[in-house]
Amino acid sequence: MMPGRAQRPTFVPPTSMRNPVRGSSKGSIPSADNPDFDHDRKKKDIHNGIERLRRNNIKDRINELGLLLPKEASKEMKLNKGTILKASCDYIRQLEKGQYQQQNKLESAAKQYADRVRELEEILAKNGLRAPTKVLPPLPAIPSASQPFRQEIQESPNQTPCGSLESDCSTLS
Amino acid sequence: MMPGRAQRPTFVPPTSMRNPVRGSSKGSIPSADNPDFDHDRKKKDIHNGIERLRRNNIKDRINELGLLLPKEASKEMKLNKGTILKASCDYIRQLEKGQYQQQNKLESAAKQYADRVRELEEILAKNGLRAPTKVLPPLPAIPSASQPFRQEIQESPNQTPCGSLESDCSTLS
DNA sequence: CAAAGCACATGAGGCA
DNA sequence: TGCCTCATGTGCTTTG
Repeated sequence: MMPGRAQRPTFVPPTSMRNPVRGSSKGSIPSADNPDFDHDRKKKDIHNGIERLRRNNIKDRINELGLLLPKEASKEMKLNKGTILKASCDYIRQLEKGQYQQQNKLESAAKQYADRVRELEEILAKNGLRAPTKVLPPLPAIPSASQPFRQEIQESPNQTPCGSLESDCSTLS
Repeated sequence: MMPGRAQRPTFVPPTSMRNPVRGSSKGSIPSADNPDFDHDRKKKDIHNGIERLRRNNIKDRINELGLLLPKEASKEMKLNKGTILKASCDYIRQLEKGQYQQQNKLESAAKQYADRVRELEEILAKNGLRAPTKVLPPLPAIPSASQPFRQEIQESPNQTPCGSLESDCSTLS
């Protein structure tokens, strides 16, 4: 399965480009020496190139998502755009849920341990004993899970995993 | 900004459907009573409908991702398909990173506190003292952050957030 | 061959 | 007006 293409299709210009202006409603008459026709054709080609860039970006992002998925999950399904996107939604939900609930669990556990430490230290102090002081990581420094975990989204500056993006548009302008 | 559409465009059949077979290289000759032409036309329509379903699914998934993003982050950018996908990649990376590193921090902190509790209890015991017993959450039960956090991905059985999916394909078959 | 996925060109439409 | 995003129809390719 996976009936799509395996790699970037390296832009083989389809029918309309070799045989321009197929009965379109707009555009000028395809005459041999018609400046309007050439102009429209160039404009369309530019538009097509930009549109292709846009599509490639979307495609690359989706593949990036697919790469980001848990490997076990991505092994056992056909990775097309649809399944990648669905799995990504599920994965984000799972990560968010896990983040909050596990962190809450850990946090309450740590708090109980901290309380226990203080309780024991009090008992020791009451009996005139002193335990060797020990530095413990301050508990409030632990990021609270009860607050929604946010942080500036790291900038991954327009990375384009597949390199043949501009080269595909080399026929542009 | 955001030059896209706001809602599902309710499928207004564009030029080619009202004016079928515009100088295509394939397909039969558009004659009045050509069974091949009708057959090809129906086949194409079916393909178009299915393709439309597929695209709607992809679109809905991307919008779902956009809904899943941290709201502050999604407020301050134009939500295109491209930006939604990019932000989703970043968000997943952020969630994963936060998950592991914060969980590791919490885990080591909890371990130190647990050690401290045992240390204090030992000192008490050596001096013939006993602290009131207190049940503490077992530390090994806390999921280890050093192991990659995995869990069966919850099934969100083919939910389609936007309802007008089949209705768009009502002209099918 | 049928089914499904994908990239493409193209026109519509919004926003600066 | 020009730029950008989008949805659509269509042909091509791969898988079963």
